[in-house]
Amino acid sequence: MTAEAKRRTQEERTALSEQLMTEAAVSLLVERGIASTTLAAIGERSGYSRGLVTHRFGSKAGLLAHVHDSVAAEWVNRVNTLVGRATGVTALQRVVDALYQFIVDEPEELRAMYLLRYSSIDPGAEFRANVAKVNRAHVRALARWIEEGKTHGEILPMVDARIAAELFASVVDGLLYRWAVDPEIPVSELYELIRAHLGYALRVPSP
Amino acid sequence: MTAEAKRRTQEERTALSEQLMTEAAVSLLVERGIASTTLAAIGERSGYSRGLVTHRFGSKAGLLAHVHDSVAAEWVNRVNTLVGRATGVTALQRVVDALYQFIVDEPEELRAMYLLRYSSIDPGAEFRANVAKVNRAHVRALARWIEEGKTHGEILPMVDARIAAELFASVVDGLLYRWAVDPEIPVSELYELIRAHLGYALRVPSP
DNA sequence: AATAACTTACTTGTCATCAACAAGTAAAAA
DNA sequence: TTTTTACTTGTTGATGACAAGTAAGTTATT
Repeated sequence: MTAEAKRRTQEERTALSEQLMTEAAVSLLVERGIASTTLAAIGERSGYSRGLVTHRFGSKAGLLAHVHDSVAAEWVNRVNTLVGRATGVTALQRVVDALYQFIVDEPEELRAMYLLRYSSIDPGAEFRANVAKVNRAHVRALARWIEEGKTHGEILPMVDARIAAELFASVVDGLLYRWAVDPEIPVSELYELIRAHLGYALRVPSP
Repeated sequence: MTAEAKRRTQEERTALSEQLMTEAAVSLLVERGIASTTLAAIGERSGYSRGLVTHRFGSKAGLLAHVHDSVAAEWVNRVNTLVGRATGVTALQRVVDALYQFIVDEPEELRAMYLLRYSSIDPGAEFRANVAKVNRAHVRALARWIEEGKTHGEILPMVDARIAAELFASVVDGLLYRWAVDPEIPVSELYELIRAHLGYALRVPSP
């Protein structure tokens, strides 16, 4: 730290530097990608030395895991807030809405998270476990909402909640992959289509 | 090359070494991932020196692009063979079948290709253009099959071929992502579900 | 047909970059 | 004052890139 070195407690200092480094990492990841983002650049962009990132997070993988988990936590928050106490098809549609809103509000963070999510299929990615954990939690939540829809009689009884949840998660992940490769794809139309299909595919036909 | 240096033309030599290096790259990518796969390891596993890969492909990115394009070409072949002259829902279902067969027949190649496909969203990935090109070609082919289904009266007229094709491609990519992260997911059930949904979602209801 | 001249396939030497880690300094807490 | 913590600086090994070299294959000349 240079210049205006305000008087801070150690706790405040670590929290601040951690946040600044995470933000710097997100912007660098989006600008340059994972391989070209150096620890030195992150440290320096956030106003510290080239060595602090390693010191704090242990390794590049440690930092990437932290970045992933931070954004994933925000994503979970957004979903939970928007879904609230809804269940069944409504809950799933709200998930779609939350995602769309996330794309609009924080494209950088979302892009950084998906950069990490997708690169986590690399056997050498040490933060693989973090991603897999988040994925499992998502599917569990989705399956629960579907089960609730079944008990309320809204969703067809023959629907296998686990399989349907897995497919829904796949659609979302696939769509975000294609958005990440080509941001010009008609995202809003695709989300509309998914919302509509959720109704047709899962709901008990009204008499 | 050592030992049994058979008498070969230069053309044969380059073709052979290129193939051996590509195969070595696929196996190393699947074993260790992109970052941990060194050019030296590829050269040596294929029986050459540490320097040949760079010499032949120019750079690591050049090699990765070549590997991607090789597997992508095989994928396109498989799809075209299986789809044949089919159109509409049948064609799309055959695509699903081709993919499932690819997973069963050549999981390593498919995994390597998807490793590269997904890591291509990284802004630093120089083979991004290769992946984007293949993606666009896929969507074009899918949209064409859907359009043909519409003209034959099999597929609902209100279906937007471009959007539906994009969504179908997303589903496939998303599913493969989840398979890559967790090979234990119920792939065959999911493919069945997709096959079935293609019928419900696109086809004109029979009278 | 033989050999010389050239071109191409492949190898080895070297450098710059970067992640990792060790050792140091300064600021805060005890 | 002593100890702990936040952060910086020095150094090393690994690796991608490239330059320079060697040997094998091809073409031209006689």
